[in-house]
Order: sequence, then C-alpha cells, then structure tokens
Amino acid sequence: MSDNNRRSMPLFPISIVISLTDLTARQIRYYEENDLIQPARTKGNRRLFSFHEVDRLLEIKDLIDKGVNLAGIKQMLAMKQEHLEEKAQAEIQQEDTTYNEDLSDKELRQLLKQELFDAGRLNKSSLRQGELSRFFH
DNA sequence: ATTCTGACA
DNA sequence: TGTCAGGA
Repeated sequence: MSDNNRRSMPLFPISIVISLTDLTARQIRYYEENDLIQPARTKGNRRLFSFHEVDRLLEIKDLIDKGVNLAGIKQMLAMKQEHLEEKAQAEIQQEDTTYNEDLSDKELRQLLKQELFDAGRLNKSSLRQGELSRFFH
C-alpha cells in the first residue's frame, strides 16, 4: 500500500488547486492559517499541495457549503483522523493475534485491556459528536 | 507571469 | 472574504 505515499507527495501549486477545488487563494491560505491543511513549500516559499490535501480541501469546501464553521470542520477532520488511527491500530493487533495461535495469559489481559480502552474512547467520541450540533445551522 | 504576506479605503 | 500593495 505505497500508493498512499504518492498521494502524500507535494505536487501542484496553488493555481492548480484553485481550479481543482473552486476555492479562492484567500480561502486556501486562510485554511492553512487555521491548521486545516499543511501544504509543503518550495525553496521559493511557494505552496505545494498533495492529492491528500486536495481531497482534504474538497471535504472542507463541502462542509463550508453546508454551513459548518472552521471550529466544527477542525473537529470533524480530527475525528476522521482518529478513526483512521483506530483502524490502523486494529489491523496491527489483528496481525499479532492471527500469528499467535495460543496467547499467554499476560497477552490476553493486555488485549482485553486495550479493547476496553478503545471502546471507552469511542463512546467519548460519540458524545462529542452530539456537541458538534453547535457548529451546524 | 505567479505566488506570498500583511492590511483594510 | 475580497482586494490591493510591495516583494520575491
């Protein structure tokens, strides 16, 4: 899965991103100021965007059009990332368990502890979703 | 020609 | 958010 790396490669200048997203340069720069994106820079201080960042900007554009403010978008993007990290964590744990036919008591307790921890964090995330209603209108 | 930062008549 | 100035 190194296709993800290509989508993270800084490739296009802001002009291309503008035509790709229908956002203005002002908006794109403003979103960067608020840490919604972090484009790379050339030696001449010009912004370079990756496919991932273009996708991200399209998501942001979508949310803006739906009336979500920057604070709300920031939280939603944060949650989307938490979800990805969770999935990655889950895959790692599955590899461990599938390659070990028999687990020691210590490992079993560790796994159970981890699952309970994840479950607890998921509930907290859900509660935050309810609070997100403040950002919609 | 293109993009960057800062500022606001 | 738009737009203009002054640089790079």
